[in-house]
Amino acid sequence: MAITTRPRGTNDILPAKIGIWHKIEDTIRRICHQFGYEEIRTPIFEHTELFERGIGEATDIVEKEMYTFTDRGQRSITLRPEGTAPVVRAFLENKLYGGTLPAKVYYVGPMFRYERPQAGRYRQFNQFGIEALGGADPALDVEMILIPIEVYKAVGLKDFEVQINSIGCPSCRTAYREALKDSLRENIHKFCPSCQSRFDKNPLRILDCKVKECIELTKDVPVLVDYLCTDCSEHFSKVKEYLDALNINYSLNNRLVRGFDYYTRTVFEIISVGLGSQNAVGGGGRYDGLIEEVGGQPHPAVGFAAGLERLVLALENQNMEVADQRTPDCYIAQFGGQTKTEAVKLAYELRQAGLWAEFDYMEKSLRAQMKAADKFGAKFVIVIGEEEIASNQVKVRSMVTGQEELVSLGDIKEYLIGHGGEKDGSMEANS
RNA sequence: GUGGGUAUAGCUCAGUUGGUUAGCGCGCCAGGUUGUGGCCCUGGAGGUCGCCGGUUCGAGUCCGGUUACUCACCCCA
Repeated sequence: MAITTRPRGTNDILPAKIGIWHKIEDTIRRICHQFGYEEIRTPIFEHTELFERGIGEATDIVEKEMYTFTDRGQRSITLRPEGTAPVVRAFLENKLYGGTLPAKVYYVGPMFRYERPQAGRYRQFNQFGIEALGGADPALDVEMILIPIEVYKAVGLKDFEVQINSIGCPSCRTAYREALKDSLRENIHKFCPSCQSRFDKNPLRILDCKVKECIELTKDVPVLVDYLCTDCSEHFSKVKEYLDALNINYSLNNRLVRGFDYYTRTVFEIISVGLGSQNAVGGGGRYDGLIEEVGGQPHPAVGFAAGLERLVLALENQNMEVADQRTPDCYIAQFGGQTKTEAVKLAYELRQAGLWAEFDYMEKSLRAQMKAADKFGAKFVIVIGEEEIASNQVKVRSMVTGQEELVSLGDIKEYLIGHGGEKDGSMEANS
């Protein structure tokens, strides 16, 4: 394997493309804070058993998609495939249940799943997630939908839609599962092969099948919502009531089921049209049983996660370019004798003042330095030659107007700031 | 894990029925201007034609394999 080739399913995010990531990350932090969610950072890897227990032994993730290895202490370690189980672990380990509940947290970071890459799916990908642990209020379910909507709107995502469903609690879901199987049993041989294997393993997923014939065959099948117990039904009604009161557009999708075992009651997905086959930019739901499953006292909780690569893809499909608009405040051109030393000194001085100053590292001719300054989009070029050093006056050329002025070396900082230089002052603050 | 498509310079691509020194455009570097950018002109650098094997006098071109990328399935963000 060529060492200059990155591992399959991974990506380099190059400087030319980093702008959109910064915009997304900044937006996430701002909006989460407005909703009172604070950042939590958990390890990139955890004990394998956390995911086996949390996500479910029979799920695809645990069966075939985890990056698992044995460390030098013979422990089985897994690169996190999702963010909820680690947050639940941190909630228990750090006894956050002893603080104010619900604990409202968000995270941004890489996840790992061993899958065949395709559009919008990678082996290392970034997720933004939010979790509210220790709260059963339907208003929390609604916040899980509100926050991503606000984030998507703020970064400029168009054409996305929210779908919601309730899959009930273990007791009402069990009743439904049996009713569903009863209605399918007679015709199960007509379904696609994967649906036939789902029949025993996870019959609810049959509702989610994309094969035309299967969709047709499940047209008149019982609907999960009709089987919800009183508590689950009331909870779902409240969620819808709040969404309606907030004028949030959503559609009820009674075929929406999600892949992890831990979901209960509310589940939802946010779909971006025009994303290709992997069109869910985000999804989540309530997981009232997970905290107990992982070994804590029972606490209801609800969460959401969004794939950032998919969000970037969707924004790119809208032809949104987020380039870094900043350009250097000046380019210092120099030639001959001691002028390079003067350029190095002046650049440092201007940079300490919070300005962006560039100069040549490649021993270019003056002409080539001018070309470089132009390519950078520098606002001014400062020309330092032997004459300028002798007279202590340098030429400052506006790259917009082409006008040149003589400015004494000591006044350049003020000149640039007075002519639109962007002081960010970060280095000044230290002195 | 299964199936389709693709692979030629930093980038986008062309390359005829197999034919001798593999090209265009953009980008990069230099010069035209020994102290001045954009436009223009001239020149230059840069290729194991993904990799391995086969057919052939001869393969970027045909065949087989392989790897990577890509799209889709399963599943998920």
